[in-house]
Amino acid sequence: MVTFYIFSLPLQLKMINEISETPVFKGVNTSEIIRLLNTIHYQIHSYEPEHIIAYSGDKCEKLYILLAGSVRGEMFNYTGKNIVISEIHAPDTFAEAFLFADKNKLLINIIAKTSAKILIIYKNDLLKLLNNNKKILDNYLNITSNRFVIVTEKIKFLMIKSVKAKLANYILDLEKENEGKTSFMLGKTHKELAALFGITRPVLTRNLLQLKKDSFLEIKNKEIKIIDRERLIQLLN
Amino acid sequence: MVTFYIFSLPLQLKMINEISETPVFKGVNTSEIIRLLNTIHYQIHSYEPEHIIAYSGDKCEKLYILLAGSVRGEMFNYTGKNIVISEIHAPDTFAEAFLFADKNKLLINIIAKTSAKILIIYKNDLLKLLNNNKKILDNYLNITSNRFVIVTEKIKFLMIKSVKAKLANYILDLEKENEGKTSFMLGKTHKELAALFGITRPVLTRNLLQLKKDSFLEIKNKEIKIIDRERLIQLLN
DNA sequence: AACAAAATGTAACTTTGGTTACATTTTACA
DNA sequence: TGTAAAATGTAACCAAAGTTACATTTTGTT
Repeated sequence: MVTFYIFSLPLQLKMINEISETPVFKGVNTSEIIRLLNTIHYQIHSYEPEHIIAYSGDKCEKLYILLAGSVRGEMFNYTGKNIVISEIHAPDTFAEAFLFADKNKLLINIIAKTSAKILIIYKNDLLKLLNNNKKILDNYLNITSNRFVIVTEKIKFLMIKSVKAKLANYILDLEKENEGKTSFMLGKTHKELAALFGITRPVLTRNLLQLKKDSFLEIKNKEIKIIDRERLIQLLN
Repeated sequence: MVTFYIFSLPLQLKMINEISETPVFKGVNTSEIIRLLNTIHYQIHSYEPEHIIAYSGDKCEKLYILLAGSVRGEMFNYTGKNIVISEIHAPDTFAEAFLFADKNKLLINIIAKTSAKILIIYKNDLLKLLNNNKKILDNYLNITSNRFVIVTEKIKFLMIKSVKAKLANYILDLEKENEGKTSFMLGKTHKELAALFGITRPVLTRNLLQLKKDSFLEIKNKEIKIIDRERLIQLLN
């Protein structure tokens, strides 16, 4: 891990541009960003791929703003298998959701996927920013609300019990993403899909092929075509 | 539904006291609350038990602050069975998490459990409060973060697959709540537990009795005693 | 084009949960 | 305290997912 501590030093132009692209600072003009950053403490860290940036259980007291690269969050379930909860690419933030919670322990491990450059702002300094700039406050509320929506959608997905219903849900989502097209690519291998659903690969294959046999879908290699959307939707009931 | 629209009218003392107890306004002194409320628009609504306060799918553009009574949020899974996601008692807030999201559609139905009195503040007026009072901003960030923690814990729970592991998790949590005591009450009927776990009642009973038969627990009516904590914890692996 | 590696198809068997139905016990309260 | 309602215990059978193992097909690479 390479660490730069930069307190009130003149910032390189490139970095300022990166910062102004982040969801926290977007819409704030460059000179105002520089002025604000000079009123607070912050750090910029660089991480190598696969290095752990923060551990599940760590006290969560800093906002991480990903300036370059990407990270992933992993939550471990009780069977020891890890499920990727989220993948975050610059410019974006992470670990923001727990920052002001009473139980502010991180519940996931955060790991650098690629080389990653991260701007770190401590809770109290972030509070200063939120109090002093309306746009940053608006941005921050937007970020945390959006994160909440994602987590709630994950709950909705976890509440789908049968594998066929999960597949139906997944494929109908795929169709939405490819609207207009009559067929589209599955996008993931059976193995990846099984991991996403938290099931075993043969079970995934078995159920996918049953949907084909029962004329819900046509499948040709990775290409999927919905034949009977009505019945596919009924699977969700 | 009875609706009072109160704009800049003198507020009754009782109501001000209720408001100052809420997580949004706690720690702000009464005169400041009155001053702040005079700068924004708000409504106070009353609901009868079982009335639906907001529907899943509604656009979420108001903060609801529960001054009296209690409400519940219900998320419907695809099998049509509803699972109670949360129950909220005054003084507390709800529907705050989606307020500033891009996809700001409510994902749950919100229903009055008892008679409920609710202070409603529109998004833009809330923004004014957050910009103008540091304590309210701090409170609000704390509320949304805490909500996020609860939802993340729900995900952890949903990721537990087998009924025995869910029971183990539940009972170990119970033990933590009753620390020191060698035995404690189950607290819920099998029916309620089954609903909480999203399974059928006979399956809950079957698994609970298997834990007893296999000497994990002793059960006498609703009283539970852990005999083999080690193996109970292993069930989570 | 040949080959190895990865992905996919498949089957047999086990385990777990769902369903239904009914007996027994406990609880609430008239 | 007696009674009905609710809760709990239980069994038989069904459906779905897990496990393991192996065959076949596709893909990526030289």
